[in-house]
Amino acid sequence: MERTKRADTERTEQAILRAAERVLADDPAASMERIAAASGVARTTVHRRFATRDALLDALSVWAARQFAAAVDAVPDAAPPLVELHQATANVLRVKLGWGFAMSRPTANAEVAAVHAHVLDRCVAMFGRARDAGVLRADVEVDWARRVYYGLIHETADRRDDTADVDTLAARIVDTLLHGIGT
Amino acid sequence: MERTKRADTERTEQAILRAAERVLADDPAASMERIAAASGVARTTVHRRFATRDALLDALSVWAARQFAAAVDAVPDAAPPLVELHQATANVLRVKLGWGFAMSRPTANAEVAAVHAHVLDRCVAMFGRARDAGVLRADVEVDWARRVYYGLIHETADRRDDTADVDTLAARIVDTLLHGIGT
DNA sequence: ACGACATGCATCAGCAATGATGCAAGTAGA
DNA sequence: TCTACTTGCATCATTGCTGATGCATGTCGT
Repeated sequence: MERTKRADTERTEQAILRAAERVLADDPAASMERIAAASGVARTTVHRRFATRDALLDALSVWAARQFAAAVDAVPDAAPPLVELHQATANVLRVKLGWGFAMSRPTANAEVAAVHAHVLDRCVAMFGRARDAGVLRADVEVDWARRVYYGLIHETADRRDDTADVDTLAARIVDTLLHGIGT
Repeated sequence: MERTKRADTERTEQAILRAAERVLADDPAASMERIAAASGVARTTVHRRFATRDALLDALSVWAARQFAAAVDAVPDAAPPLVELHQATANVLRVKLGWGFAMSRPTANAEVAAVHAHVLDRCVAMFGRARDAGVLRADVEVDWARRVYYGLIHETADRRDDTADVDTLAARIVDTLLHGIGT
C-alpha cells in the first residue's frame, strides 16, 4: 500500500506543507495558487500531490500533529514536576512557533484527534503529578488549569517577533502559570 | 450626510449583524447566503444594506468595537485597582461573550484601530495604577502582563458552554492573573 | 544509460459566491 | 391616507477558485 516515495517527491511535499503553513497563517483563506507560488511549484503540482484543498489541509494537520506528539513524548515523565513542565513547554513551543496554523486548525481527522487526546491526557497527568508534589494548588479545576496553560503557550507562540530563545519563553510561561503577575 | 434611518431599516441591519456574528463565529468563511438565511432576510437585502462582503465585515467590526469601548469606558478609573480590574474584566467579558468573532477579527478600519489603541492605553494605565498600589509585581514587563490578561479573557470567552455568571468568570480571571495556579 | 516517474505549461470544464437590477407587494411615518 | 422607502423574488453577469488532463521536458534510482 505504501510504496516508497522518490526523494524529489518527498522534498516537494515538504516544501508545499511548509509554504502552506506560512501562507495560511497569514491568510487562512489563501488560494491554492498562492500556496503553490510560495512553494516554488506550479499549481497543478500541488493538486497532483494533494488531490483536493481539504486533503492538503488534512495532511498539514497530520504532519503538525505528528511533530506535536513527538515533542510531547520526548519529555521524560519521571523528571521532577517543575523540570517536566519546563521541558514540555519548551518542546511544544519549538513546534508551535513554526506550525501554529496547522496546530490550531480544527479538523475531523482521526489521527489528529487521537494525538490531541493523547497530549491532553499527558497534560492532565503531568498536572496531577505537579499537584501531588505540592507545586499546584489543590483547589484549582484541572480543566481551567489546562486552558490557562494552553492559553499562555498560544499567546507566546503567536508573536514570532520575540527574539528571546525558547527556554526563556518557556521559563516565563511556567513562572506566570504558577505565580501570576501579582505580588 | 447622515439621514435618519427608518426603524425597520435599523432593525434589519441589527438582525444582519447579529446573525453575521453568530454564523461567522461558527465558520469564518460562511457565505452571504448563509448569513442572510440566519438573519431571516433575503440575500439581496443584505447586499442592499452592506454593499460588499467587506463592507459587512467592516460594519460588524465597528459595531463590536463601539460596544467594546463603551464597556471599557464605563469602568470608573478612580476605584481601587482590584475593583477596577474586576469591573473591567466583567464588562469586557459581557461584550466578548456575544461578539467574540467581530472583536478578534483583524481589520484595517480606522475607527476600530482607534478603539483598540484607546483600550490598550486604558489597560496599560490600569496596570500602572495596580503596580503603584502594590498589587502587581514591579519586575513584570507591561506588555507580557497585558498579553496574559488578554489571553485569559480570550480563553474564558471562547467557551460559552460555561454556565457560570460573568462575575464568577471575572473573579477567576483576576485571581489567576495575579496569583497563577501554583502554591 | 534506461525506464519510471515528477514537473511545468497550456488549457479546459465546472461551480459557487458575489454583486446588480427590475418589479410587485408591504410597511413606516407625516 | 398618501408618499417614500424597504423587502422578497426572479434573474443575470462576472469572477475567482478548484480540479483535471495531455504533452514535452527534466530528474531519480538502479
